[in-house]
Amino acid sequence: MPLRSSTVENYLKAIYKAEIAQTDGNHLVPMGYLAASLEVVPGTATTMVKALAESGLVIYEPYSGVRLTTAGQKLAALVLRRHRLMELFLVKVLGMSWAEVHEEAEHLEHAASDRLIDRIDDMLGRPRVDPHGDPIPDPDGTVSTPHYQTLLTCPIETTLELARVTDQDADFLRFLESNGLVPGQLIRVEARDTVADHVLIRGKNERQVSIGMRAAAKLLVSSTSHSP
Amino acid sequence: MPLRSSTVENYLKAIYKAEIAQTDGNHLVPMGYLAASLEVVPGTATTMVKALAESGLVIYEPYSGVRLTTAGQKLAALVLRRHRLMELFLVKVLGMSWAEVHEEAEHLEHAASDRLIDRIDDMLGRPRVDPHGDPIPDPDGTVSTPHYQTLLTCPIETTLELARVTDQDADFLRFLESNGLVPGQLIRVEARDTVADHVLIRGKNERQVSIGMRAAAKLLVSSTSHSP
DNA sequence: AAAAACTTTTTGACTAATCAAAATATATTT
DNA sequence: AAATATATTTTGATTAGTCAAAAAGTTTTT
Repeated sequence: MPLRSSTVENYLKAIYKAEIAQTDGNHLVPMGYLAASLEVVPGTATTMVKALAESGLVIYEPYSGVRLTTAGQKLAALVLRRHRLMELFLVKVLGMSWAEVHEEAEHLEHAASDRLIDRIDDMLGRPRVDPHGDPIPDPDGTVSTPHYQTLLTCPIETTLELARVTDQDADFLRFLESNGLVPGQLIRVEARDTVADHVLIRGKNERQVSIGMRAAAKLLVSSTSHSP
Repeated sequence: MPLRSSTVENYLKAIYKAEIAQTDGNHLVPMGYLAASLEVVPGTATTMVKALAESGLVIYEPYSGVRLTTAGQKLAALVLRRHRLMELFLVKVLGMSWAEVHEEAEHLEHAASDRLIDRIDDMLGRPRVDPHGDPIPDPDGTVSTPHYQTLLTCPIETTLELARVTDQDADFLRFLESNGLVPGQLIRVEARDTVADHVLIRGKNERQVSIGMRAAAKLLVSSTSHSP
């Protein structure tokens, strides 16, 4: 019932992310998926989602799933805005590591006022992406999400810019960082072998890095011509 | 029962502050006082304090009041540390106003990790006081609270340094700021009249400010010789 | 199309934190 | 020392959020 609690914000955020992660056309998030991503039992998610539906933040279809209303989308985007601006701020201004800011922002996103967030936005020069390349929503909830290719789908032997990393796991991020695989870097896929579950990357520092396909799917690239 | 919730932190903080504000020797905080400062009904405070006593954070004497144990004191001091470093950070680094940071820090103090707080501490050069002149506890919970005089008890016609303001009300702080009455400034009490409830202050910018005794009691001063 | 497997919902119970109001203590008057 | 006033504690109820496990619905397999 309380329209702005950490819990409500986390549910909206989880539904928002799930909707985007949805590959298929049907954009209803199943309860089981939502419950798993919030680490609660399915029954809890059902109860909560019904309350969110009462408040007009989501549309709930029993036995099918849930999706955000326009109001819910806006709220979710604003939570992501707070989260991502906070992450970038922690990295840029406080010099914290790429890998550790997600956890910190996970808490701060619920405590920071809009006034503080706007000031941070100002100080950072109205950035469009956070340290992981995730887009930062506008104050009105608008987000522009360019559709990048992953290292699984991009052309081979072509120099591309690493644009975004869609996994916040600290150990994974530290691994990437230690291999120069951070957003903005130019990279090239030299080989890809589905059977061997293997992608070979050449960074612009000429270092070779070999990763699995699961990991490769989390690295998004854009053609370098976009930002000369 | 949860040893680190916002609620527990706020109770400990309130008891801590009440103990310090205590003028008389008996340092037991009455339930009514605690309940009022936390804006809950007395029964709620009683229930909560009994739970805190179970956890060993306070000593509860029925019908008399409550006081912190050593463990409770340390936790309370660490909350104040987070609060005050955050306030100073918001003012110094984000350029927020003296008047608005208290409310913001009231939320952030529960969300910021020790790692973040230490980094802020570092960045600010291990400051000893916050923007209101309140002392910042050490990471181990130690606080050195110099005992200042107030504008009610300080010598008249003597130039002194405004050291601390013990009221966080935004309007009050804005009033002080607009009259140059911020910590660090040199001021002089030119007249004090108990009957008229009136204190006349001369700031170093030669501006005269007249305030009531209630307000004067919130302004703490130190002799200028201490910081030449 | 029945059986089995899986997912979702419901039900009942629990914890943290709170309030309203009755009951009880303590303090202050008279 | 009673009577009155004030402060504190207790009791019963409420809200937010959660879990465990039973019940019901949906899908998949056979």
